[in-house]
Formats: sequence, structure tokens, C-alpha cells
Amino acid sequence: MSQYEHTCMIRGDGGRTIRAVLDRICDKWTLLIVVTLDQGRLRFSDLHRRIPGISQRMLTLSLKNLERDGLVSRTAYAEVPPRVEYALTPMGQSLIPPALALAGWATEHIAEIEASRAAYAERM
Amino acid sequence: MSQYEHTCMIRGDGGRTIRAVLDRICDKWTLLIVVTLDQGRLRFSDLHRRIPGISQRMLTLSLKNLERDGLVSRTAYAEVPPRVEYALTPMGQSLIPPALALAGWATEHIAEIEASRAAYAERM
DNA sequence: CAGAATCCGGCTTGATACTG
DNA sequence: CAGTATCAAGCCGGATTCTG
Repeated sequence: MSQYEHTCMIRGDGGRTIRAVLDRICDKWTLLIVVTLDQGRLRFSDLHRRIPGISQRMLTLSLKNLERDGLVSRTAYAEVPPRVEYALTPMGQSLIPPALALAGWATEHIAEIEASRAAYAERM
Repeated sequence: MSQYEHTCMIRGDGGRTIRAVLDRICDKWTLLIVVTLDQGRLRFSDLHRRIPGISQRMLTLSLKNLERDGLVSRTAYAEVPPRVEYALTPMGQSLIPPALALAGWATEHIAEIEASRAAYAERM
């Protein structure tokens, strides 16, 4: 069967648990924001700069969802101009190792995937 | 800085690599299909049964994309009624550990996330 | 059994403009 | 600076029907 015995536990509910979390962190930006915040406490504009391509709107929404889910903490300072800092909560930090595992796999296999894609397109 | 030194490598391109792979495996069903196929070689109808909630259409499309990307192999037998089996390629199998890491995190923290969500909704 | 084809509603996302 | 508000587009995904 599986080469990883605890798989059955994860599939025990027919994938509902993994689907529930996938629905939360597997949108377009969330996981990338979490990995970026592993660099430490960052301001809104810092995040915006470090994540190329994300819109203000999406950064706002994603951060709000992450805060609601308890993965990110938001700290607003009563200053002018306003300053808001975001940081990973302990639970958010616990997501870093699996997230990096996936990211590591990504960097290792992206070329092979692209090659497979190209070969597939060639055959058409 | 980061507690995981190789993070900088992953973020080196501004997250473009991780985004490229996220775009591929982080749709609604792909990762779940991969994890399910870790059980071994499965027929189309088997997959359909083992993944509750997925439509025929989405299973077909996801499998086609996985095959194109070189993560899944498809074997059709010339029989009536037709039989088609799907299995992970070596690259597909290499995705299992990171995928399970994420799935494991999911099962461990889903309750805490739900609690945080509930508390958040309460405050509103 | 294992799909392919079609239709279509809705959610996600992006662009833009505005504000405390 | 750190958002909010509004709008429109596009893609995702579900339901259904049909086929070799």
C-alpha cells in the first residue's frame, strides 16, 4: 500500500479535512504571504513590495483572512502616518516547515514539470 | 531572520517559482488526487469513489493536467468495458512527502483554525 | 466504464478611484 | 501609509447530457 503509514489517517474522512485547509491556504496568495512573513514582522507596504504582482486589494483580503484564522497577528500603531505590522502567530509559524517543504519541492521540480508540459504540447 | 536558512533561495525570485507550482497543484482537487493515488494504481471509477464530492468533469480535467505535467501516468487497456488505470510517476511520488506534511499540519490545526474563526465571528 | 461536450452561475481577482 | 469601495471580467467548477 502506501509507503507512508499515517496516510490512512489523513484520508480517513475522505479528504474532507485536507480539503478544508486547502480551501483556506491554497488560494492565489495566502501561502506566499505566510512564507514571506517568515522573514519576520513586516509592514503592509513591505509585504506589498516583497510579493510582486499582488494587488493592494488581494493583500488586504488575504491578510484579513489569515488574521481571522489565527495564522497572522496584526498590530496597528497610533501614529501619523499610520504604521501596521504583521507577524506570524505560533500557529502560523508551525505552517512554515510544511510550506517550505512544498516550496522546496517546487523549486526542485519546476523544470521537470515545464519539460513535461512542453513535450505534451509537442505531441498535440 | 528566518529560522530556516534556505528560505531565501525559495524567495529569491520574488516567489515566482512557488507561485508557478502553486498555480498547478493548488486548485481544488489536484493535491487530493495525488495523495489518493499514493494508495496505488487506481481506476477512474475508483478515484471517483474515493474522492467524495468531485465531479466527473473535474476528475477528468485534473487527471489530464497531472498527466501533462508528468505527475501521473495513464494506462488504457483495450477491453470492453474499457479500463483505465492511473498511477503516480516517480515525480508524482516525490510530491507525496511534502503533500503529507501539509495534510498532517491540516489535521493537527483544523480545530484551532475553526476556533479562531468562531472567535472572530463572535467579535463582529 | 471512462470519458467528451455543452451550458451557465458565481466566486475570485484585478483595475481604478477614493479616504482617514 | 494603509487601507476601503465599487465595478467588471474571467475563470473555475457543477449539473446535465451524450458517446465509443
